[in-house]
Amino acid sequence: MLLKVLNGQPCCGLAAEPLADDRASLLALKFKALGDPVRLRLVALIASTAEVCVCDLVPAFALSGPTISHHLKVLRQAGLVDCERRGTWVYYHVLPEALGELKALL
Amino acid sequence: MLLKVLNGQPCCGLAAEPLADDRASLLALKFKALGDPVRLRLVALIASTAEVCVCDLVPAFALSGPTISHHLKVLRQAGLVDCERRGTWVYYHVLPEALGELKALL
DNA sequence: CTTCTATTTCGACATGTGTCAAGATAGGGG
DNA sequence: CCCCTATCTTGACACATGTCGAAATAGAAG
Repeated sequence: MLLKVLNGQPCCGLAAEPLADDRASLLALKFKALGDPVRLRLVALIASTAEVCVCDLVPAFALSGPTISHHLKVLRQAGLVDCERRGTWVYYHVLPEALGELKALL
Repeated sequence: MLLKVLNGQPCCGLAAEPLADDRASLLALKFKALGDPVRLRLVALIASTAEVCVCDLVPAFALSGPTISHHLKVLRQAGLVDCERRGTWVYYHVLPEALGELKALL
């Protein structure tokens, strides 16, 4: 039984490490955050510019403000995005290191 | 408002495309499949060798056979892995194109 | 201070998800 | 044909999740 990574065909970063339980949970949290169409589109919108105001995100969906706020919170808690308040408005930006961590596994 | 991809700093593939609704749903399905610690470890195990027998996967977890079978089904339906029956045993392997599709977005 | 807007939190509800035990299915070997 | 093992399916249950409206909070500006 030969490791794929030794075959010259490492199919992905996941193939390399045995992936301990606690690390798997942390990573799964991030993948799960991306595992919703609304949140995926949110990340795409946020990533497409340096930062995006929530007031620009809400009208991009046929969903209530609280629902968008909830999804943004999930993304924040997963460590994929962060936000900054400036006056009345809140601006979101992606955390590229977090996306890079996932990318390294695929 | 300048696109990040034009800044010389494309943070990820997601930043490039507007990501339509139906495509987002398909992609989210795959991310969601990875969004569980057990399934993430399953993929890691399956990816680490050319193929893995279910009978080798089950004892790697403190979970019942049906539960592992359920998770494998989720991964199959997401298009991340596929399986082949040979006699009594069923062997799983990853579908690298599917992982690559996700990788391209991050 | 009061009021207005932007954003989040709370409470409620329907639906989805992870898990197991029990039963069904598939194939190999007496 | 019958049994044995491997795997999957079914049914049930507790728990998590996505959604909304209503209410709370944060600032800005009268």
